[in-house]
Amino acid sequence: MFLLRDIPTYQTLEKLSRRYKELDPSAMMTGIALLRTGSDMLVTLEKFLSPYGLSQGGYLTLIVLNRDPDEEIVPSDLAGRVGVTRATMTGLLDTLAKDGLIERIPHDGDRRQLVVRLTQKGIERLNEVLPSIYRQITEIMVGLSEKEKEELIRLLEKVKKGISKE
Amino acid sequence: MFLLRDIPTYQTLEKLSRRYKELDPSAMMTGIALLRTGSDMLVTLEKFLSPYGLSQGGYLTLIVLNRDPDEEIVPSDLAGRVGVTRATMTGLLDTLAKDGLIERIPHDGDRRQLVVRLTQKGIERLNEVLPSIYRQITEIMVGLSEKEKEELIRLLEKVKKGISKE
DNA sequence: GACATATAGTACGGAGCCTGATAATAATGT
DNA sequence: ACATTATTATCAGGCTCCGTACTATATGTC
Repeated sequence: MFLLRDIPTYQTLEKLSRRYKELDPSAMMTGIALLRTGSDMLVTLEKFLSPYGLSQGGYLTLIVLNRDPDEEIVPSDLAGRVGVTRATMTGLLDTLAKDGLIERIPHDGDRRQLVVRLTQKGIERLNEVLPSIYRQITEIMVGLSEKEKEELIRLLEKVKKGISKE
Repeated sequence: MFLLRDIPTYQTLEKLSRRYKELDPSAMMTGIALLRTGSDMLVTLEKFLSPYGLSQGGYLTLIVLNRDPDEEIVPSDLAGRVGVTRATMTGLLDTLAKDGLIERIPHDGDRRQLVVRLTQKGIERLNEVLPSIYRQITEIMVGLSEKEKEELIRLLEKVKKGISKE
């Protein structure tokens, strides 16, 4: 969950905006639509992951490892790319290693570090899961023309600019 | 976190799409942009909530209660509107009650149910927090014209249609 | 070399949310 | 009237993630 299931109508927002001068109804409506759509999309995608019994973080970790199999990736690096803390990455790697999907091997040169590598089993797991995820995303976007997809990305970039400005 | 921090480039996606036929690069790119933007927005907004020490679910609960203060709202109702299970709502209400932001009063007519009400302190808390949230959302969307906001909502609706079709 | 400082991975405890089970109460069927 | 079924709130236990604190190792400075 990252937004109300029961979202307000434009009328409700307008009424509220009289009470809170800071509330811009059209900005609010847009923000809510964005969060709601993202949330719904995520929930749908997660349904395709859960049967295999790994968390979102676990899969994201595998996906990053899969991007360039020859690159030597260490846990802190992985944490940064996935977007979790190092402590969390330790836990994720514990789970993945327990399931035999990755392995930790010593780093030569820096004995504090480890190198994380996908196992054959990890690669196979990804090959089982990714196609259905990709198919699902394709399906979700099927109603939008190429032009509309571009336009959507452009508008989202504008929103993002407003966020990072902070 | 609900998406990689380190998102792939279009080139990477195109390369991947040769390995996975199910992957449509432009659909994927759009989906990633949507999730990434939503995630960033949420993280930013949460920064404004944390100083007061309540969770997202806690605030969403207060916000729903604030929508129509005269309506009698029971926990299971609240759970549905916020988008959590009833069990989770029990926990949220525990926390909120402990902080004195809401109160549970017996329901007359059905002794299984409770009526949840914002306390004065709960109302004050919302009045402290909401303006900065609203201001932040306004700020985020400031780069988009009214027309662009409408277009963004329209495109998000299209995406949503693709999701619910599932 | 000796020392301070920074960095890597990890252990531990806590928060938030979930699923599944439970007891109390209400609604329904016969 | 009474048994069955449904619904309410709650509890117990589990999972994922975070923040903090710790140990081992590396790096910089005198």
